[in-house]
Amino acid sequence: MVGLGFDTQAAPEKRKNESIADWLGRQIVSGVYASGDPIPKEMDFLSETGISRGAYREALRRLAGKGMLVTRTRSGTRVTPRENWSLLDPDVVRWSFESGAPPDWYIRALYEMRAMIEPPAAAFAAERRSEADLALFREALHAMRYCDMTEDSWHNADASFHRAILISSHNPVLLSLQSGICAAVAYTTAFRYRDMPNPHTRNPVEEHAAVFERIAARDPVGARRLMTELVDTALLDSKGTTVFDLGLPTLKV
Amino acid sequence: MVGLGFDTQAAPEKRKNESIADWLGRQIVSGVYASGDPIPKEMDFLSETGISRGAYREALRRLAGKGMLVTRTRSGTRVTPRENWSLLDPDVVRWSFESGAPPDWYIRALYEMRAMIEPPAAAFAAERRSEADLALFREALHAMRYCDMTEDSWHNADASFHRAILISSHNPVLLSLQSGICAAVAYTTAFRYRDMPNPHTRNPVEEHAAVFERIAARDPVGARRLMTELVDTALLDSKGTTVFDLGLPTLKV
DNA sequence: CATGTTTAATTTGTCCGACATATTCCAAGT
DNA sequence: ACTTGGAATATGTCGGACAAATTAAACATG
Repeated sequence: MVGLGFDTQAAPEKRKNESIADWLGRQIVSGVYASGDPIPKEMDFLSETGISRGAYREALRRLAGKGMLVTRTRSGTRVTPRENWSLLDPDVVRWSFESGAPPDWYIRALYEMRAMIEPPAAAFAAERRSEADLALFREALHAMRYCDMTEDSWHNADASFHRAILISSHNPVLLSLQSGICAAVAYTTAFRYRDMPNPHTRNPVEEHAAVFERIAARDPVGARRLMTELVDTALLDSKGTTVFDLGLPTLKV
Repeated sequence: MVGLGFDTQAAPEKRKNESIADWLGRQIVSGVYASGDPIPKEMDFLSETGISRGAYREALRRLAGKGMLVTRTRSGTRVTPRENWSLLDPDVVRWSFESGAPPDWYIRALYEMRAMIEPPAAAFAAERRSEADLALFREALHAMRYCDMTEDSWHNADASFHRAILISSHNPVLLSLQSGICAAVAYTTAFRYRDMPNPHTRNPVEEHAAVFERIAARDPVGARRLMTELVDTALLDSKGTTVFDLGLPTLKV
């Protein structure tokens, strides 16, 4: 037997069922277990790792809750096709980006989602934002202005700005996608600047500030237009680091 | 003790841990356990229902996988704020609509999501659809044309049409939102026509066919425009059955 | 009285062993 | 070829025990 590769000592602070779910989730998103494949049988996992059936089963339930696994008595537990997962689940996004370079199709799809969602979200934000919402923007913009793009704090501020857009839209479904989308924003930009620092890309804080200014002015049309430009710029910036063929779809309106 | 209200005989086909997760998920989305509330302790559930701790714990892990619960040793298991759930999760959508009338804010938010997502998805579909994709549309349109709107089959066909849009967009993230969005489409329209049949609403199959025609013609701009009209019409139709104040946000481009 | 420390109580976390249940596989039997 | 009936195998459920973590209470100390 080749061994499953689960390091039982990796995260001593977490509960075991959580660590196992984390490990197995990574294995699945990174393709070690493909769609339709059976994952380790409970007794096999027990004998390989010495961890009890119960802890392993609880881990499997966590992934079943995300729609990634189906279990059938006697035939075992299998990975479901990817369209059953929720690819914007914060854990799935994290697993995808923390297990090495995510595939291009995934980064591209995330950008397309941002291009679909963020401009109308900015329009809603312009109509519904409260004064408290505006404070979120100001704080994020301040941090973006006075941090360097090579620092983590800049990327956190960038994520906070985009989170502020979704929060200010006051759409609860959009809010529930917030953690996933912001994780996607954070990882895509961090991935871009960390692995391929391009001295020519400048701090886009002024473009962000322009969106904020239209939201503060309660101008949905302007906010939508500037947000569209912002996402398009991010897409263009990423051109050098990934093999997108960007000729295809434009979401310009 | 008032009793938890879990009927241990309700679904003999399903495994117990699944039935419990289903029941508790319903309780949570319907507000019996509000955000931050503790759910029944493991030993309490055991003494109330006679079901073992293990089965109950596995059910809790399913909901934890959806981000709806957090557990801490000694302080118990609590419901997380709604922005941590994924409100487009197929189970969450189902629970929301099967437990009586969902709140207006939820239906409204789902319509807004459709208005954001479906027009650009139709544009992508126009650029990327395959011949096999077109067959999905034709089948759905045929059923919509020859079924009555009072039948379930019509609503299934309607959902299939919208599913075809998302499939044809060939964006994997969008595809992963498919089950949730289509469930939302199905339930919002079914909810509308079943609970408030309006003799004046006619079969919108021709509007659907017009979108299909633009997708088949590889015309992203036209597909987007007609899809926008389609979603706006659905929103308008629902005006009478819910208390939306539709004056607010428009997503017209 | 305020405050930090030790002790106890409570709830979830893990483990084990046993048996139940569902499904698949296979071997007879017709 | 088809059915039927068991054997094998994997997951599902159960009960009980103990571990670990966190909170709450009791206590000591300044």
